[in-house]
Amino acid sequence: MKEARIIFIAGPTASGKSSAALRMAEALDGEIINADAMQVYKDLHIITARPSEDDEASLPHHLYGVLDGAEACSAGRWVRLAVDSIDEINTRGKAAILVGGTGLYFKALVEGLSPIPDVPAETRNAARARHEALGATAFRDEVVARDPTMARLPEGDTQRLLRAWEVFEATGAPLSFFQDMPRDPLITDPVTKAVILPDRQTLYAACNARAQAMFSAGAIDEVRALIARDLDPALPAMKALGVSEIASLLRGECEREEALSLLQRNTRRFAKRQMTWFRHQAPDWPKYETPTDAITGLTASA
RNA sequence: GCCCAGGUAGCUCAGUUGGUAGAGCAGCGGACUGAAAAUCCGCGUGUCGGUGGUUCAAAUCCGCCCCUGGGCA
Repeated sequence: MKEARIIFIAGPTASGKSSAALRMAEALDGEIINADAMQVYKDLHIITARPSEDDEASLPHHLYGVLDGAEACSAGRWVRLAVDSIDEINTRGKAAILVGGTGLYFKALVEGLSPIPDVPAETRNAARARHEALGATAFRDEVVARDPTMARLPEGDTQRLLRAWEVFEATGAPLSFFQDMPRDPLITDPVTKAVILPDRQTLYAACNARAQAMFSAGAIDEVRALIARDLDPALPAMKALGVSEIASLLRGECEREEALSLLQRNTRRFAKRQMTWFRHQAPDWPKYETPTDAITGLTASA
């Protein structure tokens, strides 16, 4: 009999998925892989609620804090790292337990990504400059002229419009051309999945408590150090929840209590977006209300 | 007990001379193909404290009752 070798545990922030992953890993003699877009940066530890040093030392943890904040991760980059980690772990005969809240990363792993060539950083910067120069409306017009499919994007959706522009610029072909091509899944082995979707009130209370705990645990110092690096504000690491809230506190624009309640609110909103994502974009994943239920379900099907 | 001031959305409040109500915050729903903790799109969610009355029509005017502040006793 073949044991389950790949397990996915997803869920919104503060749903208890990290501890569930740890327990699964202990039970199955497995190793943990991070599937969270922000926990990959070594500059962000407290603020992303990464597992404690003790937890990370108790058994192998992969892709936590592996990139410098000055680097930009992406779904494509993460997927490559994740596939390598899974192979390595499975080769050792261990179970790979992927845990995180970034739905897109899981999806990219399972369904694959369209075969789009890498876009050079200069082109990405050019896209931003072009957007700045033309203004939102004209920029969108330009994108739509090159790729009519992108007419579905509102002019406010800067991020996707930039992506469409830069891909055309770099390859000469519309983004939709690539997106219409078949995608190859990056993992073909069976996967046992679980999404933790807690009761809304419970989750929000956990979000509030977590933000509070971050403040007590030194989040302010962590953000101070990050800001001292004077990185490009457009970098992903600079967009982590807590960075802008604490930055404005450090600039003296608000009180500690205000910064905290802003972070709490933004964390709640984020959790809500994640719930929506998993509900609709991952309809076939088994859903559980608590980490304990998830463990029970995973154990039963694994 | 008496006198004021209030009871309108989850919260803080607006609501002109009567025409069954609207802002901010919070919240809710949705989208999602290499920045996804990103980037967007959409939505007022209401016994106007209760009950009688005046009126074609009451959150608005009148009576009584209840509740919450503050003051006087």
